[in-house]
Amino acid sequence: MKNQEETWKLFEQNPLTHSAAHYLITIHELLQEQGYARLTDIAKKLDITRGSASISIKTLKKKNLIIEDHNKFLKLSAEGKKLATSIEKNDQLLVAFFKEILLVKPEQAEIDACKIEHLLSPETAAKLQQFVQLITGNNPLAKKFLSTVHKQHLPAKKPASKS
Amino acid sequence: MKNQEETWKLFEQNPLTHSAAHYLITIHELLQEQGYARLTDIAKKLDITRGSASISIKTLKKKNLIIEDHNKFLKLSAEGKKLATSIEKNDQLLVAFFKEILLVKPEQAEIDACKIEHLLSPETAAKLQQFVQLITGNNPLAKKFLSTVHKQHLPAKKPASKS
DNA sequence: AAAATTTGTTTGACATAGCAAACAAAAAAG
DNA sequence: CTTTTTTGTTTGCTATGTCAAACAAATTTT
Repeated sequence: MKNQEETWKLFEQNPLTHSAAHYLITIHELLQEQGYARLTDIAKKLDITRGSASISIKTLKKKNLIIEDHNKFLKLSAEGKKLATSIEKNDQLLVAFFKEILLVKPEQAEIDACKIEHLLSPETAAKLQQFVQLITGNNPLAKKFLSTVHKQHLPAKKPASKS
Repeated sequence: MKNQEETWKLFEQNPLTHSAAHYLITIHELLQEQGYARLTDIAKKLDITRGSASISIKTLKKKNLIIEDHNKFLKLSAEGKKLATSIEKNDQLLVAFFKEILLVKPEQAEIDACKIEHLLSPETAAKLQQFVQLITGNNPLAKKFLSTVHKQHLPAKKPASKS
């Protein structure tokens, strides 16, 4: 009884909000894609106004997740990079699980993964990773089992009974 | 490219926020436990002030998810009930998956499930459900596979080599 | 060099979601 | 039938996260 009624508040204690997570990921991607990330690039990629970006980035700088250059170029702190990387990994992991194992439609798999990626605890992420690796690996038992899963997942059309 | 940069905004379009979801679930539980749900009962269960509850419940009434009695007793609308039920199911499903299949520690499994439960799409939830049912069911192949999973998941202690 | 554009900040607004504190009305206790 | 307690609302505050619009500074075009 205590459990459910206390657990729910931990949502707010998450290390990052969905919004903050995407600022970090976007900077990470921009740095890889073009070597630098300015406020305007981020705003464009996230499809928000520069004003919104300015304010959000200010707080992420205060929290030491983003660092600003002498020329207003933005980088991730060690902590920021760690968080961005782990969320990106979670996203890939979830997409793989949803698409390849559950056979969720690609579009939907990505939407769900995106909503959840920043909320997975390290423990759960690690264990899901092991699970996905095993079930999609070369283990013959895993292969057989996965094919059974996929057979039952695709039964939509029953072959027109005995009409 | 377009994909990631547009998907992230769908978080806000989710049918319910985490907070709203827990108001609905709490009312649902109170109705089952004691047959009625007053604002104070909800505030107590969620461990928030009556003032906060009053304001949040007002907006949930406007959204037609909560209905108020002539005596200020609260009920769920059809829509509210549907949402509460589906989130509760998602929670149980996720807890089962995390605990029984991934062997995540119970405490953590519940925290993760609680953060995610309102974000799973119906498609993904349905497919996860089928998957969990199959893998924890009586199918011998599933049993064998699950035991393989659990063997690799518990390798922490290697039996003190040949000391 | 002047004009135009781009970049980043600030301001005022709105929505969600919480708090504390003051208050009114209803219910329970004396 | 008063007094006390409980219940629910309102008010003023905080914080996040978005917008539009106005603006200053820097960069680019012409």
